[in-house]
Amino acid sequence: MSITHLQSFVAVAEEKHVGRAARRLHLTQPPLSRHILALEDELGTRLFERTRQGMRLLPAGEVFLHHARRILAEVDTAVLTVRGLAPRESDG
Amino acid sequence: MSITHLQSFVAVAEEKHVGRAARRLHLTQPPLSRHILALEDELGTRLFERTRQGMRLLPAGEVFLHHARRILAEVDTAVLTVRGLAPRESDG
DNA sequence: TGTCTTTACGCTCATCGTAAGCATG
DNA sequence: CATGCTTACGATGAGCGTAAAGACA
Repeated sequence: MSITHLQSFVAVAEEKHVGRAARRLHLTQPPLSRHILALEDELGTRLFERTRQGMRLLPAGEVFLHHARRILAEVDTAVLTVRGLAPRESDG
Repeated sequence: MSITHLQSFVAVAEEKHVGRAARRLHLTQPPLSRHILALEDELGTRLFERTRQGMRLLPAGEVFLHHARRILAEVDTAVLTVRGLAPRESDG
């Protein structure tokens, strides 16, 4: 599992469509699809239902979405916080 | 930034020593050292002070340690939670 | 010289993108 | 056919480990 996988998952969950999510992430469909499959494999359960129009979250996916968003938000916070403490290069 | 980097950072912070942390992570020193350097580079600030005995956390590192532990804990929780919802293979 | 961390470097494995395959209406 | 996800496959890039190189007392 990687942060990239989580970002991919959230994008697909929001777009409900691998192709659109891929464009949003500046990626092509296949790697993004593989991210989702790898995640499902690692978690031991399906996160999406594959429909005619695209991808719809299953209950396990909904649960995981909350966690994923929270993790990504904390990663953001961590980076911004520490960057806020960083001495700028121009300060020496 | 990756989850692996966070795990490496926490291990080094706890062991205060790249060599020991590397053994704990079943890794050799160089890649682990590179993880820390990459993290410092990405965050734009030093996280450790290099001392004669090893590595000591700087203030920015202490702050980041809290965040890192929290993120890793949430990742764990996310995985366990969703795995708990997973239909087991033996259940069909 | 001894103890650590870091850099160099070759190799392996992971991951990307193009192209082809599969499923559905 | 049209649309959308997945698998195949060659090529690039990230990451490991061994070995060598700083840094410091």
